[in-house]
Amino acid sequence: MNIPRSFYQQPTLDVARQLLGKHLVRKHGDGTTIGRIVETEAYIGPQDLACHASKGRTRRTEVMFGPAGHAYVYFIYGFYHMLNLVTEIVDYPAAVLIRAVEPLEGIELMKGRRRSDSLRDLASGPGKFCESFAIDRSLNGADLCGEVIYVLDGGEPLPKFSARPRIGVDYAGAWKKKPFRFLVRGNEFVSSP
DNA sequence: CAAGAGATCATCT
DNA sequence: GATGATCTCTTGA
Repeated sequence: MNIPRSFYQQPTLDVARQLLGKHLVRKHGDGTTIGRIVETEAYIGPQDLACHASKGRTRRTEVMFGPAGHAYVYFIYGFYHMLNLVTEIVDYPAAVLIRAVEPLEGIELMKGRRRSDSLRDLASGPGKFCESFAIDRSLNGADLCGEVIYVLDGGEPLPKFSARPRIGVDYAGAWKKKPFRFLVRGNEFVSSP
């Protein structure tokens, strides 16, 4: 049920695609929240200029250089957290950003945290998703093969999806056009079509 | 609706 | 001292 570490050790683009449709579980003292992953982005390694680790190994990117199947969480723009799932082998820095989920369980909890009643506004973007799921830097480095945050494989078929350029990476030169953003086709909970 | 500005802070030079 | 894997609100048509 809980996805094994070997899943995350695969090539990052494969992981990003195969995560679509799977369920992400976050357990917290206030309760459990679960969402169906509908949008991801791949940051595929040191040569990828959109990947934080392309600028070298630093305190912030350290987790991406570690073993697959751990959470890389960082704080951005003074407001928002982003959740990534570390992929590939040790010393190869790559990860998948979770950009949007479809709320499944713990919806009242999400509404309270987001201070919003709109189902579609709860997790349709990486910052919103982290707020709904109470994800912050205390989860940086957390093991995804643990009890606190993990992905379930319920054996669902891979949904039909589209590939698009990644969002917010204008600085990445030739890499900004690469279609490394994946989203479930026709799903209303993605961040943008 | 589309476009723009502003909010605000950890991280790295 | 600059900047960013964002979001929300405001403006104007």
